[in-house]
Amino acid sequence: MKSTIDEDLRAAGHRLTRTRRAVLGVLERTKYPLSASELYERLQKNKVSIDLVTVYRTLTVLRDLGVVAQIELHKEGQARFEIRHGREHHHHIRCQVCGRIADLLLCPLKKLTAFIEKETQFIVNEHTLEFSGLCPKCQ
Amino acid sequence: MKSTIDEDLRAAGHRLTRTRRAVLGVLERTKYPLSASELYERLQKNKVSIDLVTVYRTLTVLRDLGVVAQIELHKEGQARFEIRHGREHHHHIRCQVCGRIADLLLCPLKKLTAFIEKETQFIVNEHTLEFSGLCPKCQ
DNA sequence: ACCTAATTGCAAATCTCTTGCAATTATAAA
DNA sequence: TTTATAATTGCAAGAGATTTGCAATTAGGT
Repeated sequence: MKSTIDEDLRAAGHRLTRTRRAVLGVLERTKYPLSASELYERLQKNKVSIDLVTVYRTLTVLRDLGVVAQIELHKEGQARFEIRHGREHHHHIRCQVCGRIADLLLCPLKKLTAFIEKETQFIVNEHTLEFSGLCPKCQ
Repeated sequence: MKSTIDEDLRAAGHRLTRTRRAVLGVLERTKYPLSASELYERLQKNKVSIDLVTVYRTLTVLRDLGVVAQIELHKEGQARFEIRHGREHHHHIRCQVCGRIADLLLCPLKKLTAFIEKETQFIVNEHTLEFSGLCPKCQ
């Protein structure tokens, strides 16, 4: 997986540096999408000293290459990122009380996208579909 | 419609002031969701002098009452608001080039929501479903 | 080893949104 | 209509997320 990411980076004139490896490592070890500052905190806990700005820049590069997905959950006011490489396209649900995020390994939108393109004459490139509610513990 | 909004506000111990009427007026006249700063600009053009902070506070009150809906489009980094009163629940698509926003008068998620509740044991309270792509002019 | 371009850190700026506080205003009871 | 009370507003300041400028460092190819 990292080998493919390396190739993707190189193909775009970028490098897979120690820093980027560390960022990717944290993302790979986490089972839910992380915000830049959460990622930064985890790097610090791992004794990896990387500036928050570098985290942002790294995430931008990886996102533009399609290596990570940028996710915006409802009313969060910050972006989250997760590894996309090798994972099925999916969505999320977040608990409005404790903030727990769970994956939803589904996407009902293939047919709908075609319909929308016909109706609106837009070309649909992306969609966000995120749910929020109460997790079992918080109900 | 404004009469109902008035009732909703009063029922919650709030008032439908001149200021709030002006905010609602702009939202009613606009056919797509506005950000706080866009709303503020439009008020200024209408010679209505309302502080941006008041716009934010007004939108918060109206949103919490369910009078307006808060919408977050992909990679925008800001919230948008539109009147909900009397409108069907719906979604949006935004052009990645020119930013034009169109309504999508549909929602395919009723059945899916029930499915998600069964699968995850969450109670689903909200969802965001937004599309982005290229509008006819920008393709 | 050398050159060039990519990467990083640090400081500072920007943008969106929130909070504190005092002044103003609406509403309802007296 | 006067008064008391709570809601509303503006202004200044703060907080959080993200971006930009710039100089120093580093990786990779030649």
